[in-house]
Amino acid sequence: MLSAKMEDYLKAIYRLEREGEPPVATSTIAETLEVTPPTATSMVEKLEDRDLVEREKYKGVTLTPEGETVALEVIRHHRLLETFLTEELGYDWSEVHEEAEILEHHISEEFERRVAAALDEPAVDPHGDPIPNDELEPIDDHSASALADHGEGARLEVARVRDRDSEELTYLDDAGITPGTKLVVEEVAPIGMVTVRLDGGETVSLPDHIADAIQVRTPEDAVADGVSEV
Amino acid sequence: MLSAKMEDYLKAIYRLEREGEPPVATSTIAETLEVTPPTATSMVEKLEDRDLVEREKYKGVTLTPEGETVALEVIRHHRLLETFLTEELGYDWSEVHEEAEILEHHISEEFERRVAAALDEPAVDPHGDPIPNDELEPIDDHSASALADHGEGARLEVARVRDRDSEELTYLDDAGITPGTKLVVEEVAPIGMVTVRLDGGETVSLPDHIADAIQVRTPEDAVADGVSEV
DNA sequence: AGAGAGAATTAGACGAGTCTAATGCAAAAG
DNA sequence: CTTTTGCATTAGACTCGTCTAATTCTCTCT
Ligand SMILES: [Mn+2]
Ligand SMILES: [Mn+2]
Ligand SMILES: [Mn+2]
Ligand SMILES: [Mn+2]
Repeated sequence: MLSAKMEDYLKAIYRLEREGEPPVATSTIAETLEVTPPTATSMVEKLEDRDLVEREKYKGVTLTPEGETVALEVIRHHRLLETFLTEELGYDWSEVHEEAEILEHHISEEFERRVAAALDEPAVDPHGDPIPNDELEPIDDHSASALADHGEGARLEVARVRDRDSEELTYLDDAGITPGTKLVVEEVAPIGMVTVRLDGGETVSLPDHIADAIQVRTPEDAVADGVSEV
Repeated sequence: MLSAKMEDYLKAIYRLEREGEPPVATSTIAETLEVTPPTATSMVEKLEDRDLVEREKYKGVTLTPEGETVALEVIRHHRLLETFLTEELGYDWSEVHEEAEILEHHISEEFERRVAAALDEPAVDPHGDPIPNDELEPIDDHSASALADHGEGARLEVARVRDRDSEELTYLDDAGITPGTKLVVEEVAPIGMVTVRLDGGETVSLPDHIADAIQVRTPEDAVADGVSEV
């Protein structure tokens, strides 16, 4: 059996592998999980003993297929829970993350199945992130780009908004920026800010670190990917 | 912050206080939680340090008011979860206990409130056990008696069926014995078995240890207590 | 009152997960 | 090709929850 902690490490490594170039450095894991580097070292050693990661000393780690499956399992739990809390219990979009971060480690497979059924086997969570399927097949995280990477005039649709500070999420939600929102880049200011115009005509200005967290795709991509049911 | 383990100890002490005469002996706690006596000793010492139990060395422990409040809090979580899993996720009556036993320690107060609201602030769980209210006021556990304590001819209503082995629960459920079932004691056999006749006319025979787990009340009591909405 | 039985506690250990302080390695800079 | 610098790892410690073995207490029985 894996502990909740081990699951969190695996999930973090999964995410970090996709954000940068594998292998994932110990210090990066430590930072993500808010522990000291020696703590991360001793944890990745345990993970290695269980063949959940491959490790090159002084370099970093990569998930093995088994490790990736565990990560996908936890991510499936997390995203199903976020969806459930939002859709069935009326949680605000910004409140669900913390709750899911804990419960993901404690629900049974039975609970997972029943929640998935109750939600009609959803493909994406309320942030717009894809939910791994029952078989835990690899998911495509990459059919979207950061809002920050587009120039003035770009016509885009919000694919998802990354998990972060809940005040930020609430702010964006209130401003009308949620998965599915269509917008046009109005101005890319040289001071590290981008202004977008929403469908309804309102404009919203966002500092770069926020624009980085907003994943978008062009309407054509959306059609090609068949993810329009968001 | 209290650990899941501490919560389980407090819940166990709460239950044992009502089953026998306080103070609750260390060995009883150890048995209930399936740990060795020294483990229970060291845990109750910690609980004492935090003023959650009062302890007389070599005698046993009693919950302090704070300890009782924690126990009621955990019991509220447990019973709300059992109700929720049964009513909203379609769990079978016999499957919910294990899941609730874990989740009770990990849901937030927000989750508790929202589940209670979704269920319309239920007063009893699917076993027929009372759910402590939001204020965690003491609950009356004792307005029912064991089926085993009644003689032939007694006309009774099942108040609740105690948490136990899930095969037993399934068996009783299939036999038609659930909270609210009306029955008459048909025969009390000298070999440690009691036979009851249900409303529909079917008879069911039960060994004493099962008849002990079934709490009943006379129809008059039911009216007096106003608990008929089970 | 004294002895013995039975229960509770103390002693000492261990794994998990974490920390701080000390040390070691490797890649970049000279 | 050597030095520096910055991670990574090792060493050693601590808490939590648990165990086994040894000891001590309490209560009942003679
Ligand atoms: Mn988590
Ligand atoms: Mn699962
Ligand atoms: Mn529990
Ligand atoms: Mn609560």
